[in-house]
Amino acid sequence: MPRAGLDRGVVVAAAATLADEVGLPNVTMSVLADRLGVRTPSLYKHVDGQADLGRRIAVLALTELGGALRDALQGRAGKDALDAAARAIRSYAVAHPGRYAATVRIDADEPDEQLVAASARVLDSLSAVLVGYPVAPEDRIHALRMLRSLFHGFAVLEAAGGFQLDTDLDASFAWIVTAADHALRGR
Amino acid sequence: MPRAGLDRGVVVAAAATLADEVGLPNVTMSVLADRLGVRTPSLYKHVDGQADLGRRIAVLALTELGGALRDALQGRAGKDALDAAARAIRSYAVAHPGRYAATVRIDADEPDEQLVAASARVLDSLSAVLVGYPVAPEDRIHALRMLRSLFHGFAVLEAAGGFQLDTDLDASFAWIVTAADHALRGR
DNA sequence: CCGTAAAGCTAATAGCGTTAGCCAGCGTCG
DNA sequence: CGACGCTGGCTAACGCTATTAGCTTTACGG
Repeated sequence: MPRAGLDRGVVVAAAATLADEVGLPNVTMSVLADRLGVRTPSLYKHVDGQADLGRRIAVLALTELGGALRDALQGRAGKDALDAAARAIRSYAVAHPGRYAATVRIDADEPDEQLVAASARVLDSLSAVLVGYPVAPEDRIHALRMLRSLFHGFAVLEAAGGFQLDTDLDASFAWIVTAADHALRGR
Repeated sequence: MPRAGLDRGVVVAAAATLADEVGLPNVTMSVLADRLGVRTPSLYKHVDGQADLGRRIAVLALTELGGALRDALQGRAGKDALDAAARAIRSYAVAHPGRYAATVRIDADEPDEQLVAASARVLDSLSAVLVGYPVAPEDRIHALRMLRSLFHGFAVLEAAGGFQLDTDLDASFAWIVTAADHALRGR
């Protein structure tokens, strides 16, 4: 039997795309193994169980999201930057619901080096949006948390189908970003 | 063997408090049965499987949250109402993390009469907060979605331990509510 | 006081994650 | 060029989950 040529990276990537297709909770070791043309226990040669796999998907997602944010923010400032960041987050969550869902279940047990690094980069990018706004230094942490809550909440609700009318969602999102812009500017 | 005197309501309530104690994903049929002094299969006489149980926990949570919101908003308007609503949601999510988590995984398949009714009442209460603000009628849906996203996102992030410093969380929350007040007022 | 519907039980099935231990392919180094 | 060893695959097995089928016994209504 020829080797399948697996690799930790390949396994995690396959799990991530599988999660995007069928939903994170449905990413079972069996179907992942099937997808990779291998028997279930073989996965344990590359990944340390299901929890480890989920954590690695989250790291992958945060890394990708951080890159997307960095790209989106190139040369932008103020409302332009806010808008770009908001769109980047939302489209990532829509395009990769499984990966995005993996970032939610982190549970601050065992900080995990890579994971905090990846999320720090996301936070740095998001924090860069604030430089164009008149927020006092001691308030930046609050403003950052507001943006996180707002965008994350919208993404979670949209992914869960929590909004009744799917129509107007784009309009709502644009309105919300504008409102956030006003909140950050006028005080 | 004497009857345990179970009941659909009792089972769901026990599952909800169990979820608050050990986390929703750890609410297994076995431990729930143990908690109720009964064998696992007996639960199926009162509840239609795990998915049904989760849905009923969500209905319970939304009903309780709706009541808390209604109470909190009695006789309040404007920023006062906004503040009360925000606090009500946050403290419910903190006090009942398992119940609150159940409301997240709804997935808009099979709308389910009771569930839409319960969430409609929550939305109505939240919508009542907006009457004190100068938002155009066609913008109310956007403003409502903003508040939902903001509060829900904060609750999810707080529950997941997503914020680094637990200290200052109260300050951040107050700051965010004030910012939302400004966003809704000044345009 | 008896019969019946419901609420408990035991037994059994299928699927999950995970571990142990075996075997074969492949690279490395004598 | 050949043997050795690492590593990635395998099968077999265990314990846990949810769920269904079918039996028994409780409690209540006529």
